[in-house]
Formats: sequence, C-alpha cells, structure tokens
Amino acid sequence: MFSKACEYGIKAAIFIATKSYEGIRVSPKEIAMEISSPQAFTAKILQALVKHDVVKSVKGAYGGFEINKGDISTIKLSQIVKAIDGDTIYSACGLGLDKCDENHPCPVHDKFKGVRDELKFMLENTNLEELALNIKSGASFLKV
Amino acid sequence: MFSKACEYGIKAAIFIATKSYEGIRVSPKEIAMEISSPQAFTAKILQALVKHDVVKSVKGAYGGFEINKGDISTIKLSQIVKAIDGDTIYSACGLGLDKCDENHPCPVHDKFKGVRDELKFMLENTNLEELALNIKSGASFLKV
DNA sequence: TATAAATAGGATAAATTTATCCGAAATAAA
DNA sequence: TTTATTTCGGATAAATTTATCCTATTTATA
Ligand code: FES
Ligand code: FES
Repeated sequence: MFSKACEYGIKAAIFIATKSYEGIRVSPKEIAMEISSPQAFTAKILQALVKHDVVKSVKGAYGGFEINKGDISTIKLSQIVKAIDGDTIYSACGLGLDKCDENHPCPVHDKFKGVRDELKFMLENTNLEELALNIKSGASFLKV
Repeated sequence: MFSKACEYGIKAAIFIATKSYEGIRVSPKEIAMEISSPQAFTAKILQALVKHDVVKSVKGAYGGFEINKGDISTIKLSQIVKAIDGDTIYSACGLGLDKCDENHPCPVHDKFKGVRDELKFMLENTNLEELALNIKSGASFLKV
C-alpha cells in the first residue's frame, strides 16, 4: 500500500511527536531503534520530511529532529504520505492508465474511486497528535 | 496500490473474458497490444493466472488463452489480485509491522483497517463479467 | 577559536520488481 | 510423421526501491 520509505516516515514522525511533547530532540539513530528501521535510510527520509516542513531539524551539537508542539495537531497523515510517496495514491488510476479520467475510465474506475477516496479522507482526517497520544498511552505500538 | 504485474493481470483477464464470449482464444501478443503492456512480461503473468485457475491456456497451434464462458461471472477481482500480489493487501499492517494484530496494533490500525476492509470487500464483490461487459459496451477502456 | 556533536547530501551497493530473450515442450493440421 | 504454431519456463538484463557509507557543513560549548 505505502512504500517502505513512507511507512518509516510515518512511524518516525509519530515518534518525534511523542518526544517533542517533552521538549526532547531525537537523532536518526534513536528513531531507527524505536521504529525498527535502517538508520541511514531513515535519515534520508527525515531529510524529505524536513524539506516538506513536516518535521524541523536542528544541526550541530545538541541538535536533532523535533516538531513544534503547536504543530503536532495540525499535521495530517496525508502530508507525510504526499511528502514521501507523492500524490499518486490519491489520484492515480487503479489499473495504471495514464490518468484517472471520468470521461475515459478504466473498468474498475467507479468501484476503485470509492476506496481511493475513502483512503484519502482517512489520511486527511488523521493528525499526528491522536497517533502520538495513542503511542504514549500504550494503546498502540511502533515496532515488534 | 497494485503492482504493475497485477494491473496487467487484471486488464489481461478482462480482455480475455471479452473475447471468450465470442469463443475466441487470444495470444500474449494480442493481449499486450490491447492493454498496452510489455508482451513477454505479460506472458509471464498469464502463466501465473493459469496456475491459479483464473484463465485457461491451450498449447500448440490454434492455442491461446481463454476463460470458460460459464466461469466469467464467478471469477472475482480478488482472485486475480491474490494470484499475482498475494494476500498482503488484505491482511498486512499498513505501517509494516510483522502482522496486523488487534492486540498489538500500530498507531493507524483502527483507521487503516476500515479502508483495507472496504478494498477487500470491493475486490471480492466485483466479478470479471461486469468488467468485461463494460468494456464491450464501450463504457470503459483498457488503454490510452 | 578549537573541538565535539549532529544533520545534509553525494556516491555507491544490495534487493526487488519489471522486462527481455531464447530454447523446450505441446498440439493441430497438412 | 512432419511442420508450423503456440504456451512454458529458465536465464538474463534493466529499472526502481531500499539500504549503506563517507565526507561536508553546521552549531553549541569549552
Ligand atoms: S480511470 Fe482507472 S481508476 Fe479512474
Ligand atoms: S497493526 Fe497496523 S494495520 Fe493493523
């Protein structure tokens, strides 16, 4: 469904959010440990999240990744997915036609569109805060 | 969403179905032309569909691929997807945890499960016949 | 200012997916 | 039985995704 890069990106953002509530910056190393991902690859993904303003990075000694507390509730899952996988998941044809077009639909268009739109709605209506709080409360997990 | 192989497989099955109504067998070459896919790769995918009893192949001169007319309405999209992409799309965790487990859920489990189940329902309740008839009537398209 | 700690980013490698090629096996018709 | 046609299947190649490594750059503190 999502690429590995995107899965790591979502989990990383959630973990950074949980730590940011405590005002703690985290390193790619710590993030990779916490979400069971390859460290260097995760660092690359973090760069993309920084470029797309999902997370903030602070270079140099005592640096790391963080998210402004006030932003956590405003960041949608859709932003993260879009930053890493692009927006094909929101708009591309399910059977790979050049574009999804009502006027030139593939055979599954009507049925696929419903599912795709529901996924889009879900991603646009889920914010980092609720996911991070679920982790903090122990109701959900980022690994194992 | 689906792999390229799966997209080709679905489109190929639909095209074979349309021809099978007329009692005509088709070759990988003709299929690839009709669905704009690489021919040799499409042939490989057809082998998988044969192995999983989605389509029937007839070797030798005057051979080709076909689907028994009576079977067309009983073949679900889900069988094709499962034959080619396996069943991860139906059951895998959206964030890549080893397994999707109610008792050890990832942060997006509840929300993701809904979308995944809707996709599953759609695939299990869409059969080749309706897709093939839409193509025959000109209401939908397999390429361009 | 010097040093240590940390992200940024380019180069490269490994793994997987996508795609091609070619000979073997099967089959209908001449 | 021979021939032409067609799928089967293994080997290989190209492209993309995933992953690693190393150096440059930035920055807080001593
Ligand atoms: S045209 Fe294929 S999903 Fe819309
Ligand atoms: S545990 Fe992640 S989707 Fe169920």
